[in-house]
Amino acid sequence: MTTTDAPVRLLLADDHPVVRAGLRAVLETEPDFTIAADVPTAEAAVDLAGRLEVDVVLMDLQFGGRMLGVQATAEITARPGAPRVLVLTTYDSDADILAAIEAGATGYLLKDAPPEELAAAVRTAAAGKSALAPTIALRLMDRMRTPATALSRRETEVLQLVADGLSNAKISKQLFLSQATVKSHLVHIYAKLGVDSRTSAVAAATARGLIRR
Amino acid sequence: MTTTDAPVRLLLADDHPVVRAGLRAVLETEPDFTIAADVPTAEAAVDLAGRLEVDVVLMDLQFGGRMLGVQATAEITARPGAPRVLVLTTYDSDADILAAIEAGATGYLLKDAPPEELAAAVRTAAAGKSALAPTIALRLMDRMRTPATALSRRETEVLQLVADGLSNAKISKQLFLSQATVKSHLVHIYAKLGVDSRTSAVAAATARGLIRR
DNA sequence: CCCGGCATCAATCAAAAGGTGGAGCGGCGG
DNA sequence: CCGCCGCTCCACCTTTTGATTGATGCCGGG
Repeated sequence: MTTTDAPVRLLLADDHPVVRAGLRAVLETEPDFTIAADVPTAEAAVDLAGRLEVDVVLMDLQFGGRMLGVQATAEITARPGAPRVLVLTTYDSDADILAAIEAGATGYLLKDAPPEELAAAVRTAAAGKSALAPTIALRLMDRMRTPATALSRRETEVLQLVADGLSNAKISKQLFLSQATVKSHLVHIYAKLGVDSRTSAVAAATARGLIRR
Repeated sequence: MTTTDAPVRLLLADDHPVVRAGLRAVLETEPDFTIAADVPTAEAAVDLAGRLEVDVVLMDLQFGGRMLGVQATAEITARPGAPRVLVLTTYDSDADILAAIEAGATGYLLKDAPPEELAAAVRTAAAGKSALAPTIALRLMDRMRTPATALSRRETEVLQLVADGLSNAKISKQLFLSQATVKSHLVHIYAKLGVDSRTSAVAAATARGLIRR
């Protein structure tokens, strides 16, 4: 589709004008990069990613407080001949990283990355290879190595509702479970996180980026 | 000290290279702005704010995950003939805003602000007037108007520890209180937030930006 | 094919948290 | 000066949560 030596065509998607300007400034200095467009919404990113011929989309995860980046990533990568999507966000939460990768992201970077790292990641992504920030890579390794810290899908789901302030009764109704099951999940969650109460579980999980907040 | 029509000299302090580049790009287009320097740490900001002759410091609150911006702001504004400090951050939490203002910040902006708003705020700050983002101003008004949502200092303190996952027993020890007092505070907190459990209190307070994280 | 992890549910007891009502003290402003 | 509010504490009772033990069905890998 695109030869490796041709300029890399970029689409920037971030709701912060300052960040878009910053990315432009940082990436425009690279002679082999061309910035096709920058957009402030996830919808515009999905739209332009299809209509413009771009190689890499730099995608933020949060748009105006909402987490629309993941859906946008999924929609973009679902199409045939889709560009690579490089997720660029402020937070390094396990949940976000996994979600982004599952949605088809080629890489995951943090916004505090130095310009060189950013440019390198874009080139890596353009070449179709996976680009993970060192911090992220470490976290994933950690997660693999100690599966104890990794909560199961269902457990994460329950814990998220706990973090939202729901009681066991409410959670059981919301998930169509018995309270016994909710309690059971919580026992396992506490064991994995090394805590003994719902509030400390939420605190620990938030600190480790296991749940959203 | 500085005549009002002279160029406004700026110092940018933010740990994200991309944001610094973005701010440069956005503010350099204003003919009456001069960017004296940009720094990636709070320490450097304090240092240069004293040695360079700048009019306004654009200060981030988070530096590498730490909240050093408030201290830096306090140190800068404490000196005689200090420049104005304009806090520019991602989050709009009540606690952060109040802390920044108490530390002597002249204004408080969100990073998702459009460039014009940013430039306007810088001019306002340079003129010595207070510059608050509309969202922030609204929040503060709200806080004033409905003191019900405003937690007292002590209540906020207790709730923060709850959010950190501590039990009532731990909280009472940490704050040198009886458990009765902690419970009493919690009852008031629940009433003010319209909730009935610690987890939902944390959720509500986090959503309203009453507590950190 | 069988084991282990995941998800589901039950029963019971102990502990923590929440609800209610009351009370004393110190500061600040009308 | 007095009342209000924030902060502190007590006692009693109810509800929720946590701890323990145990059981069932499903699914996927060795």
